[in-house]
Amino acid sequence: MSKKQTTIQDIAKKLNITASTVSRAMNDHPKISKKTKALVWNTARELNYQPNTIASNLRKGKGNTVGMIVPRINRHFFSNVITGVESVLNPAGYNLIICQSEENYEKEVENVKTLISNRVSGILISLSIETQNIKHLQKIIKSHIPLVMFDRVNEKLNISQVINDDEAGSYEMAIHLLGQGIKDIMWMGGPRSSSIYRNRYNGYKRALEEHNIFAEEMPCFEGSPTLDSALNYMREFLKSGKCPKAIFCTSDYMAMGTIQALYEKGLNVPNDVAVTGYSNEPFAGLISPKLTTVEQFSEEMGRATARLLLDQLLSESDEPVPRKIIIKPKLIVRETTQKRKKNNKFIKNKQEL
Amino acid sequence: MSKKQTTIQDIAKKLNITASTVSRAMNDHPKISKKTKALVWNTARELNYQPNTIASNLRKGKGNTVGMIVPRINRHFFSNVITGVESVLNPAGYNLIICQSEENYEKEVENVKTLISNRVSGILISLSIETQNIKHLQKIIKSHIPLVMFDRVNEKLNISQVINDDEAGSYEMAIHLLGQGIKDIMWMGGPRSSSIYRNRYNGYKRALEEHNIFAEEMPCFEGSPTLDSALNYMREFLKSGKCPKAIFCTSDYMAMGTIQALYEKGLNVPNDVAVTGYSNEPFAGLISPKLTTVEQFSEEMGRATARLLLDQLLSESDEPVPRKIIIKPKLIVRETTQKRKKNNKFIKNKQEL
DNA sequence: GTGAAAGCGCTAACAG
DNA sequence: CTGTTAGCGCTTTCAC
Repeated sequence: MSKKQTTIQDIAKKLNITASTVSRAMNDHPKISKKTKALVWNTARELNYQPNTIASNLRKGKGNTVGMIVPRINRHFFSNVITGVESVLNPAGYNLIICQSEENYEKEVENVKTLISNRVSGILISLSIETQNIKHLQKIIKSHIPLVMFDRVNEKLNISQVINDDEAGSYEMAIHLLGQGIKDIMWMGGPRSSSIYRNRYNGYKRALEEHNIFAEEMPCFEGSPTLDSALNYMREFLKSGKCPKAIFCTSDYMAMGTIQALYEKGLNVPNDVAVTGYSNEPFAGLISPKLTTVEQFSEEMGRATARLLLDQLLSESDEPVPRKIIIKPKLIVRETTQKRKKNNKFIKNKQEL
Repeated sequence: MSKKQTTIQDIAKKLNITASTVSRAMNDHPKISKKTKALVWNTARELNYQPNTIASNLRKGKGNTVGMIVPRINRHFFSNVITGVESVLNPAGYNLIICQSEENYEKEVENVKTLISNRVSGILISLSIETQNIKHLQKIIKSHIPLVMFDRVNEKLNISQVINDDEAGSYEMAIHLLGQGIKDIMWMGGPRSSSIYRNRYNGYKRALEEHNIFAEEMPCFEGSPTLDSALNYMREFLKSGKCPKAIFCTSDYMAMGTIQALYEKGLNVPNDVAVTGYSNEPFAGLISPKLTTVEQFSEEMGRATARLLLDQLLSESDEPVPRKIIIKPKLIVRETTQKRKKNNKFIKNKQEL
């Protein structure tokens, strides 16, 4: 048993025909006789032949893998986008190479380099929070590799992209809060250097301004969108003794940290303070009280992103028209933003302490 | 601007040297003069040259990608394993092609085929729940592609693997429950055709038997480890009017479904019924009451799996000694399995209704 | 219908 | 130090 894989040469030799014939037979070429094909297929099975896609691609000058760069794979949002992407790309015959930037600009640049070197047929990217400089993206374009951005995009770059209407999602959330009669809404968001957080802030600001409230005058924290970051900040913040009537968190994890800090101070959610999340993480509907948040349709975003790429992959033109798809998010009002009254449905479903 | 990527030929031509020299210069070969190297590197940058790893690999007869097959990427457990794998493989110069079997045997076989065809240097796999037949795995071995199984393994196959000590984790959990004075512990598990659920059942059984209780006599549900599956079953089950004092769920999601069904019946967790999870999903510590569960150290599992593969990749021998790494899980006792008393610490941290 | 020959982009003997 | 040559495994004209 040799260490090497069988090649079409091996099959050819065994059958006393040429490699070209074997190649054609394997690809079910019409001009090969049924007999030869059967012969080839049989010995292929016999010798445990596996076509070498790599060699084939090299020869044909095209590939079957697509590269995808995400900040982190173990974020529910991104792993769902990936699922959506694969559901479109796999049936079309493409494999995914997934890279994680870990929210780090240098890593992202590195990822781009490896993907180009691996001659992927296309690249899908959601930018790291750090990313400002987009030379690496321009390099992709210069290399004529179709590129589609999703979720966290760079707005200066005129290429296909799929984004959530974060401005609208955030606006609706703020309107919902204002509709509860709340006038002081603290902002607790991710860094506005990133498009998504900037847009969410803008939506919040717009809603407030429509009610003659100025976002700039609200308490505001901007930091890493994690539980700990929110928890630490809020612990400090609450020492001052005052607390807004609502806290608008741009991530469900920040909401969790915020809620925890509030509990530690003996404050009740939602009766003392309303808290929102964003993203609808799996736990949002499982915790108590259930978290009001925004559903982003991540899998749909993945499918849309993949479809935009496929369009480019299949189109002959080298300069495809950039398309922009905006996915409407959906406000999910649950318990953390609605004051409870005795005997309502919400209380009935809860266990007593 | 041409559509093709620049090659070493282009650089060679421009500098009036040969491709081999360029190749050597690019690889920082010691016998190339500093001057030539500088020349090559500069024109490389100038022409926006990106090495073609594919061609290089074909020539060298080895690759830099590793294939990984998981049931689902958007499961916290698996996406964490992937993170662990990448943290070891990327620094070693490997990329990951990730495939999802979606718990489907045929898809898994398909995945194996594409990975072999893409000449990956190694394959990491966690079997789908359906997988019984292992011909496709034997094909990998026959193709001399290093293979490492993790988490859901096939015990008949004597190859390297990384597993959790599910038997022990489950045993400890059952002992914990028994220690609370509970004697009727319902089993709510995933299908025992899968190694992990089989082992968990065995641990539970052993613990019970040590207390002269027979697992066979306990109520038992075996089904898809999802929230809905547990919810639907429990709704039916509870119609009978009787309910065990504890329910041992082998997944945090099943626990959520179970708890929901219990609430619907007006039963309190943990005071009426203790409920366990398994896996320590991110929400386990966030819900109320907090879920007692088992931490699996998924990222560590990923790292260990990747290391086993690297060993084989780096070792010269074609028949490496199969190694088996067993990761000890950790019981995390939280609130769903401990009866509450007035004024204990646990209550203090809770908000009042 | 099938074979011969060339080449995708790169590397590695073997020369010199 | 650098050039020559051959070839990784496959496809694809161009022949016959």
